[in-house]
Amino acid sequence: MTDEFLTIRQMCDAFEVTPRTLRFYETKELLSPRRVGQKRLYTRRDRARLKLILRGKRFGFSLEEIRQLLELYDIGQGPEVQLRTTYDIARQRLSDMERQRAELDEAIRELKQQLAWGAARLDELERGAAAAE
Amino acid sequence: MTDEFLTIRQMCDAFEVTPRTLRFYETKELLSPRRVGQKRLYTRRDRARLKLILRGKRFGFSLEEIRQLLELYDIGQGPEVQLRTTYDIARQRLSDMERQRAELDEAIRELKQQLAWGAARLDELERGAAAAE
DNA sequence: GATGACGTTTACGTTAACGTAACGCTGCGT
DNA sequence: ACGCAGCGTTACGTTAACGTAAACGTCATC
Repeated sequence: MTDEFLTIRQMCDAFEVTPRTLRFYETKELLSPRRVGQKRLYTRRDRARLKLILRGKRFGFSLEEIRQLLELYDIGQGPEVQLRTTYDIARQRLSDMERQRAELDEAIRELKQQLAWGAARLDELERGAAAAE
Repeated sequence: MTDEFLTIRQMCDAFEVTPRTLRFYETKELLSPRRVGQKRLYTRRDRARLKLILRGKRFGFSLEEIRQLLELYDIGQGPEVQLRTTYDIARQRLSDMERQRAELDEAIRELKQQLAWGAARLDELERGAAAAE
């Protein structure tokens, strides 16, 4: 159960990513699965990291930012200034996201107005057509 | 006042874009300024289009989508099925944006939780340090 | 022992929206 | 006449995150 090691395919199925993606992350030093012969074997640690990676992506972090954060998580075993740094980066990211959200909201509002206008015109056309019959 | 024609530089200053951008839009058939000799001259129509283009970008439309919409605006002088099409595309876009916003909200919530956790740990560290003195 | 299924590496391709560089023409102020 | 500013075209560079293809090794099976 929850096998100690997963093959690349099992990882892919579990996290809905492609093998290419996992190998790519490896070249970016985001993952470093054990090697048995040529095969990659992903440990519990790799799974935890991948989970963090994917969450980071949802947060809008770049892979490079994620790499730095993971590095901090590792090195910062002994909770030191690293945690503070990670924390600050994350707060920065949060404010970026909130700004993004505000812009998106604004765009949505504008677009809705446009749509209302369009709907009114379409409505007029329908009435016109109905009246013409 | 509001000169009939604008040079490329005036356009750039007015809309905060670079010359490269305007020429790029031209190759993408989003704009088609008059030519006097070699120089480009932008008319009121071009300005209106650029305004729509930039708004479209804020909405998250791709340039290609914007091109199609502009085409519809043009051809659809006589309000026909075109308006309906434009309307539908825009509604589709709106739903995309709302989905996007939902995801962003979710990510923000998660990140905030993480931050709360981080803040708690930092707090612990401070207390520990204070107690140790 | 041939056929697949799955794994590996290496390397080039992709997409969007421009940036940047190279090179040429042209008008204008001195 | 000189030099520079500003416009023009053409074409290659950029960034991110993989996709895709080539070319090969290795089991397991038919």
